[in-house]
Amino acid sequence: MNIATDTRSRIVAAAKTRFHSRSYANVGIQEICDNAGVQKGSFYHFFPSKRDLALAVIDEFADDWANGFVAEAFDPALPPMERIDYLIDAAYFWQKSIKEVHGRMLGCIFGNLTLEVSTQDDILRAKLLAIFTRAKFRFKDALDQAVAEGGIAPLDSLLTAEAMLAYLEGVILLAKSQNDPELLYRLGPAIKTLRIELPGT
Amino acid sequence: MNIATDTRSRIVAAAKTRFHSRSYANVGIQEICDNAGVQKGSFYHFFPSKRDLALAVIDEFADDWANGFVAEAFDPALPPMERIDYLIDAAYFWQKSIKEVHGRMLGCIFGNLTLEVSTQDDILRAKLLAIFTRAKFRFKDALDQAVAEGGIAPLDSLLTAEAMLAYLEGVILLAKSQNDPELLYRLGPAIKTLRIELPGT
DNA sequence: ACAATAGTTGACCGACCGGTAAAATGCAAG
DNA sequence: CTTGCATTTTACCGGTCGGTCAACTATTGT
Repeated sequence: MNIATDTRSRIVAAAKTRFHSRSYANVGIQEICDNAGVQKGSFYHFFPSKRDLALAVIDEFADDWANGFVAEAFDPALPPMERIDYLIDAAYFWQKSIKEVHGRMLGCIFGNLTLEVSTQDDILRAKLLAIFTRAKFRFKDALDQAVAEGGIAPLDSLLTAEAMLAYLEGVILLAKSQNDPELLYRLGPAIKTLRIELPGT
Repeated sequence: MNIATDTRSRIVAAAKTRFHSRSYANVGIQEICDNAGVQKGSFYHFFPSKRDLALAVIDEFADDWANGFVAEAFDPALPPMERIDYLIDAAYFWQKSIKEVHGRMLGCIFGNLTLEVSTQDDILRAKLLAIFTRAKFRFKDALDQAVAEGGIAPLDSLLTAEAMLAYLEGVILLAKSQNDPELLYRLGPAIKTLRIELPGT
């Protein structure tokens, strides 16, 4: 691996944990550089601005999810509605392990950033929206397949998928306000009770 | 009204709109003072720290809600499940009017602050948690009454109330990521489909 | 009338903010 | 061995951050 690439990835790695555990505005570039063992001038060799770092951080988190929990949860081999259960479980165990290590429930980085920056930076907002849109279609695919297999009654799968994603984000938000991942365990399974009917019905 | 009280309330008023439309960390005390027509030294006569200003802002927003939309929505004269519809409607129209005036969906100040500060400031987190807890019990009361009247089947009203609150916050979060209050209109009504059964059943 | 108190002013603090510029390196191709 | 580019280092920029302080002015109770 290239040395340059390594420096860049150390910067992103340091930024990931800090943006996740605190916030975007509260973490300075100097602090990130110190932790990554990198000089500030070097930082600006790889990133034109702090926002570009945030974009890279979002990308890496999205990749982590897509190749980790989400890939396992939305495994086509699983019965479709079980995938949703699996995802809730994954979110629960992830937040729980973070709290065990870090002492705090950090919540969802995408949700955190959305509420912090989306009124101030349309580029970051667009990036986060794209992440949510992709997640929404994961839910939709599962719902469509469940309907096709007769596991659940027909419904507006796209809107219901969006509702489920919203519910997940909301539960994580509330859990963060309580600093208690157990709320995910208690409230999570109810995600499957959400239903939005088809327009015609 | 006292002059001093007026200065204080001008500070809080300026802070309210700014914290809501941007974020806590991104709004400086100097800016708030400039907008309120107050000297910084005067600010620190009324507030020991920025955090104490945030506490006052949260209190005022909570009062606004409690005496405005929420009071109307959770009117005991209304059929219980209609109160929940009413609250969703109120949230929708509120966000919509903010966007019309401000050009942006600002979302829920409590949710915004929760995700931004709750890992960094336990006092603010506790304050926000208290707001959410109060809101939760509004939902619970409506659900309990609906069950008592036979409008809905028995359920775990406290957990379902929490799920509903989470859903509302999640929908607002997603709507903010899209800068589009209409999402509240499309997803909001599904809040009544959420159900968490009683432990025994 | 006077003292005490509440409120206001404006200058100031060290620390940090995101970002820049230029010189110094490491390194690889010709 | 040299040229050229990528990377790194170091010092620096103006501006802002939250917060402090002492002096000053109103207001209020006695």
